[in-house]
Amino acid sequence: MLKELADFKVGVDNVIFSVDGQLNRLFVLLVKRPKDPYQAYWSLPGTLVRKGESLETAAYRILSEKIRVSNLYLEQLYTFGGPARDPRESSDSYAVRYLSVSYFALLRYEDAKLIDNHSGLTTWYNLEKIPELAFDHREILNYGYRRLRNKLEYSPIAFEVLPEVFTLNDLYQLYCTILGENFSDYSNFRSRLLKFGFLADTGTKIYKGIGRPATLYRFDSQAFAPLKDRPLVFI
Amino acid sequence: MLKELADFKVGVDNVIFSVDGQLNRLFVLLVKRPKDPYQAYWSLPGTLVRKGESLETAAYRILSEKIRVSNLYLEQLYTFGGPARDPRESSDSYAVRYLSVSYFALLRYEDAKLIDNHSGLTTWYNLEKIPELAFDHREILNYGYRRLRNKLEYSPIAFEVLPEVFTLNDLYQLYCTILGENFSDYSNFRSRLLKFGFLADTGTKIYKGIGRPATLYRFDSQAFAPLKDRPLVFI
DNA sequence: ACAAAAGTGTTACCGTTACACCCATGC
DNA sequence: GCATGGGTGTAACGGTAACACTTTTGT
Repeated sequence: MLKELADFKVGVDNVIFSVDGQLNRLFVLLVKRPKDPYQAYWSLPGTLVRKGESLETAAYRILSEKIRVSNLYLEQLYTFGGPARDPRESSDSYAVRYLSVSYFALLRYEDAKLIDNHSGLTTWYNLEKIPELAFDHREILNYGYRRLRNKLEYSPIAFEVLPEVFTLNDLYQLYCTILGENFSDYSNFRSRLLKFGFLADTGTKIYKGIGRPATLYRFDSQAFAPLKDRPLVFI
Repeated sequence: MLKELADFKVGVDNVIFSVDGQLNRLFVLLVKRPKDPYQAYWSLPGTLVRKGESLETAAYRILSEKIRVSNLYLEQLYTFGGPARDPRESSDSYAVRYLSVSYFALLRYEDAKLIDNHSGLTTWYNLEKIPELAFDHREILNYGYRRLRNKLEYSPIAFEVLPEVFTLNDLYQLYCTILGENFSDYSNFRSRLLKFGFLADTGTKIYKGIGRPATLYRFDSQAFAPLKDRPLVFI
């Protein structure tokens, strides 16, 4: 029996979530495949890794080809690498294998501008209404969605997604949209977050028409440092 | 500028932890590299993925080449794939790239038998006394150790590592060894675990010499099912 | 009887939950 | 004045932490 090593091309597939805090919608970015395999199917935006390019660089490259955005969070998700996950691998198992390293990203819908959305080949899909996807992308998406919710509860990723200054309501809306309404009472969420001490009052207030003006806060990474690695819960 | 795709060989590196509940020791399995690069350095046991082989299969293959053990937990950790992480990649960046998909495994020291430990090229190293490692393996190890502690707190992985029936003390020792003494009072740990309701009293008791005999429990996956995906905490 | 190991119980404390309530603004 | 959105306060509840205590065994 031969023990030959497999040869791989490595792809990076991104699960890019965008949160619309205003209208409480959670989207994922899908692209329509222009060619076989899975021609005309929707899929996660992906690319193959080039010579001299790191995995993360490749992930950022796809993202920046599709979206212009200032604040985002991105991390590696999982690596899917079974043989025959890509039909391009011929069944005699002597062809090149395609391995997919997936990443997940989070950004705000209102801050993101789609590049080339005239063609309609790149679209935000509501998470509730995902069509059938190419390859094992549905599985990757599910995995990413689970990770997103976990990360939000236990890590300060929200502050990498929000702009420099933000209101506690902006933050709350972000959480609501992802974790679902009533994940926590607003007033309790508020006091918990403020008690941590890493949200600095900027002194300025923002007036958005009717109603009391909201205080603008800034994430103070100095003050957050000691809490790093400890089990935070933003419930 | 050329946009040529990189060609990869894919390696799997395992961070294999073993817990010695009796003597409160936590080990990681290291192997001495027989050849360049990093000849004679200690490293995580790894292998390159063969044709027709899945990543997970490769991970189990290395493991079973080194250890005979009945119960273990294994999961994918992270994929390290920057260019030049392996010196075999020549600097002109036109050579084959080496990507490492890492896995972490947990098993019990007392249940594991090392295969071929005469040569001394495969050894359990105490986590406190890790030597300099080859490649980026120190980084992988640190990552694995963090994951191990998290998993133990939030997932029922302990029950995949313990034998079919076990005492609450076996379980407690496992937790103590990994999370550190005083991670929780024994009596509190005990009542929390029993309250969950997924530990079934087998009715039998085990007599280990002096002292009151211990009740043997079995993990009841039926009873655990409804708790799945919910945020458990075994603190 | 005593030491060792297993198992039970109790209490003070602290954080969460679910509200009700007060404040500042535009119309 | 009143609707609207922002912000504060509080009291009941439930779980945790720390520790003392009881039970069952071997010698």
